[in-house]
Amino acid sequence: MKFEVAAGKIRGSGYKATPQRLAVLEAVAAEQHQSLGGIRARCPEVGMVTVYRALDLLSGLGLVRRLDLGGGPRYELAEDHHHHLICEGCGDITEFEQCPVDLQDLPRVGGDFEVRAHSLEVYGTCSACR
Amino acid sequence: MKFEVAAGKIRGSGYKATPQRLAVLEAVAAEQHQSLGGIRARCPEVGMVTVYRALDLLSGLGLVRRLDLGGGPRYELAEDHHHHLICEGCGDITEFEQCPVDLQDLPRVGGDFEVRAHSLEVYGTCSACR
DNA sequence: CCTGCAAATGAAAAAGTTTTTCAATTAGAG
DNA sequence: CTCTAATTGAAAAACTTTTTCATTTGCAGG
Repeated sequence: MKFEVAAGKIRGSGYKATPQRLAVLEAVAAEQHQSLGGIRARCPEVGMVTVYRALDLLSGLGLVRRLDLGGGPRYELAEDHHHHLICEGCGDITEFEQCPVDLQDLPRVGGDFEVRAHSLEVYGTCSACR
Repeated sequence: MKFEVAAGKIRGSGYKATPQRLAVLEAVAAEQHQSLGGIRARCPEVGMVTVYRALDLLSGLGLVRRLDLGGGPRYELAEDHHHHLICEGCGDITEFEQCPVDLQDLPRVGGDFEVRAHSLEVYGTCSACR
């Protein structure tokens, strides 16, 4: 997604597309599973308070997704749909695109629960750690 | 799992099965998706530092699993295998036992990555919130 | 292109969480 | 029962996140 599109979404929802917000979005996009530290490093000019608020807003708008993979929060662009393979030895995180989840047959799904998204994390040990 | 079995596992791994550790384990077992606050409430006699250390140990031994469902860490007994349906409206978390994940065909699985566990969270809206 | 103002920002402080330190206590092997 | 290494708890330190409030700014409307 181009930043102009994102800026449009922000404005379209009644918020201001400030340089700080766009800088945070860019920082999230710059690296997979971006950490707060990584964002801070790429936006030294944006105050930490604003980073927190921007991430809240961008998550609320569905532009950014917050990940909880252990070891503090991480963020990624919401447009990416993929899952995570997490090595418990070295902490390395890799992604895979192929989605091995089939929600069709779940009891409440299609019934009283409307699914918007899902996240899957697979934990184990990579070859280097074995 | 009975607590004697858990105590045995702790001792068998070279740690001491202290009353504090068993109290924390019991507190985790007492409620689904137990929070730190919930543990604290059920173990007022155990210092918070010890709670943190006990949870680290129990997770390391595979007796307890840490969940990151947003809104702070949660803990559950590792023996339960189930997934979570999270309503983004009211924050309500329900579980389902049926596992809609099939890891067989994943690229690295069976190859260089050895799977130990996985976790799946499904986000959406419950009927009450719609 | 200006103007005005509600929304947004940043610095500081407050609140909350997790880790470290260290002296005192204790589980459990022998 | 004794002894010792492991564990605990209180206090303090370190870190993270939220709140507050005065100042600044994006942008809608003229």
